[in-house]
Amino acid sequence: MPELPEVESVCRGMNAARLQAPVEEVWRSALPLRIGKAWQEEGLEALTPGTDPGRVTRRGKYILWAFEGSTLLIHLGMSGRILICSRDERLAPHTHMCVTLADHRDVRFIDPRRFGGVKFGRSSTLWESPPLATLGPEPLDLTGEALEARAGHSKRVLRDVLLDQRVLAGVGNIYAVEALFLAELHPLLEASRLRASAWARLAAAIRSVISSAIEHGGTTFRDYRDASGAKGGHQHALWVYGRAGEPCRRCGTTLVGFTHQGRSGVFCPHDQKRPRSRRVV
DNA sequence: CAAGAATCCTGAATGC
DNA sequence: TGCATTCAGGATTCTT
Repeated sequence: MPELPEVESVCRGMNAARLQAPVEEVWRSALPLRIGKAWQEEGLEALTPGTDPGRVTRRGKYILWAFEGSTLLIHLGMSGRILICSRDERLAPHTHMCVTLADHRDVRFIDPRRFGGVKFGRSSTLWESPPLATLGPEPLDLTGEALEARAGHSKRVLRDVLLDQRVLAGVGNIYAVEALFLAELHPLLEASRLRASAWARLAAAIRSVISSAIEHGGTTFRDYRDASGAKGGHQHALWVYGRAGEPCRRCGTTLVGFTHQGRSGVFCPHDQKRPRSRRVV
């Protein structure tokens, strides 16, 4: 489940691989990818041989690979992965895109569940339309004020608000659940009940958990691997995610699992109480 | 407009 | 052991 720290690790790996040789060939499987079905301004065939690749950057969970005024946008979805290998390497099952460079290396997009997607378009217009245009702020420089401005009136529960990419870009279920634990806020608390101090605490917790996970190279729960095939290390640093029924690392209380909106979550009933008062400080 | 529900996938984990 | 069932979840589209 690649979220921001995993996507960041993939981007760093792609840049470290020094992908500088011009494009020789681009291939795309015929199978549909889920994300970006509506993105059809310019097909991948517009990425023509001879084009020079540029740097790889990131916005939220989207990978942006620059090519002379155009950008290849990649979303890893649930099970997506980038593989850099020799062009002679056999195509792994579920390979959906392959960019062959003149130095005989391939950059491949592999995605068994096909929840990810790729799109190629002019860099100038890419930012003006969804999904990039509607993304919320980046978590690393998030403030409590920004969070409150975007979600302070919402009747949704905190966990769901943090998953909304328009509120905040790049956070998924793992880091939403972890950040709420660090901020000592109940995941099923209604967002509109929080006061400014609680929003500030939550923003700080998000910055903290995201930067820590980046330092660990992301979290590998099941599928995730970086561009060199390595697992992340943050799964060993998780406080609550995936630990329902186990003791809280801070207080020893048995952690409680829940399902809301079809998404699982975990919290500590001692450290993340549901307050009785109307406003949560 | 906001919020919830349904949708799409396959591999891993679980159940019998 | 083997087969069938359940689960996991991001973004988009549809419905209320």
